Amino acid sequence: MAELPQNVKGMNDILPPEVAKWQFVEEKARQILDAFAYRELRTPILEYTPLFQRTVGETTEVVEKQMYTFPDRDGSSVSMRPEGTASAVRAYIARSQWNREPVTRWYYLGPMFRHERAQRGRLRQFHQIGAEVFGIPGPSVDAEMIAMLVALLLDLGLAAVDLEVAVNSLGDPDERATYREALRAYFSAHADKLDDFSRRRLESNPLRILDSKDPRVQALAASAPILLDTLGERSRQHLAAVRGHLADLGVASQVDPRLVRGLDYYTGTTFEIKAKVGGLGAQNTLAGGGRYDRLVSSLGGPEIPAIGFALGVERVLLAMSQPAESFESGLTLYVAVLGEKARAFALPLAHRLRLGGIRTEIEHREIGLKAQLKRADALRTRLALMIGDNELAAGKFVLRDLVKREQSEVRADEIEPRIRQAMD
RNA sequence: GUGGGCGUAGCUCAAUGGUAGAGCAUCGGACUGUGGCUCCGAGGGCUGGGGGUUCGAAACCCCUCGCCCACCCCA
Repeated sequence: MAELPQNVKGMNDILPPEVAKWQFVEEKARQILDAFAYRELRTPILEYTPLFQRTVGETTEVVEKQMYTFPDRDGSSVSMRPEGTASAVRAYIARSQWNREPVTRWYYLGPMFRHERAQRGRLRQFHQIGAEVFGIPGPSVDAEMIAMLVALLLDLGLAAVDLEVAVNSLGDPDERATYREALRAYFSAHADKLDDFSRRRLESNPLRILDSKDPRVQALAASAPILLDTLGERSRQHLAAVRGHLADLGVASQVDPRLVRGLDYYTGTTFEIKAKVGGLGAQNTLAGGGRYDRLVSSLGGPEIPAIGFALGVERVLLAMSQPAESFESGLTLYVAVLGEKARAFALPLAHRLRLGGIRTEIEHREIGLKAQLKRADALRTRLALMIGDNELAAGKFVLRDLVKREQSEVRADEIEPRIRQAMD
């Protein structure tokens, strides 16, 4: 066993029954994103490391300890993308996209990589469906995006009562800086009650102390200064407007003042959608996102506001109660073959049917008819066409409906129309 | 990075120191060319790997590899 090849830890194969469920999710996502006027963007999985350092943030957990970073053959440092927004913004700037259209809506879908300890709902290669909107500053697009996410999750079969929509505002960079100092002052005064983790965060990222699960720190955080209180009128109105629009769209939201996203580029609105269903384990955040109004300019582009989200595909899959098998459809036709002469006749016949779009399996092995029909059952096939010496001699073939348990004899030229008839 | 749990047939799991088993799945037969049910049968295991204790280890001890769960982090 030990010498068998193994897959890299936290990176899994996804096999056929499960893949059908993936395809269902991807298809629904594409449908709804398409309906909301998004277009697909595809970017490389590898980027130069500084891109992530400058966007996600030098001091964030993701960049500090979780990236797959290695030297390229020319010595430059490259990293496997830990998230999708950085690449989208890079592409946006590289193409001067703002000169092509005033508003850009992009979505992407694919694998992301973070070197974390794997657990339920958290893998080292995981998959996100994400979207970005560039060029709209107003709160209505924030609400639109959140409502779209909720619609997608409902479309996938999740129940509204199981979803929690949390929103918050991080304010503009100035407000955030002011708040950061207020927090630092507050927690510094109570430094003796902080755990080691939080104490280190004092300097680098005091906002993250609010997220601590340490009971003493939580108690402390409960009476810490609240970001919303230090926000200016503009930010507060923006958040209120987002919630108002959400209500208009039929989405109930809660303000979570401690919703501090772990990526540095966020400004203003942040949001998170959690699912309260079994099967998810401790990682119950299905999607998260927010505004990053300063990111485009900080990477050398013009001042373009933007907002985005990412949805964790694996987590959505876990939250969906339907088994993977239920997303797989059976075959239409199984061609049972008895003998080499029959096979020589059946092969081109099956070929034609397949090219005509009829999902067909043909038996290539020398096995009995009984075994072939069992195989047809296992493949959840609708019809079986039986071809043996008798049929060849008579020029008539047995077409059996495996669901109705009825069969009839058909001439060669009747086969395809009869199959199409049965498919309706 | 820290802590805990678990590795026995393809899958889910029994066997607590004394001959490695069951269910499901697979294959075959009953039914020599007609499926899902039933009955009968078969194949399949260096019990993750290595070392130790013992007359004897799947079990006890050590090491190692792997998986899982949680902390943390986040999708």
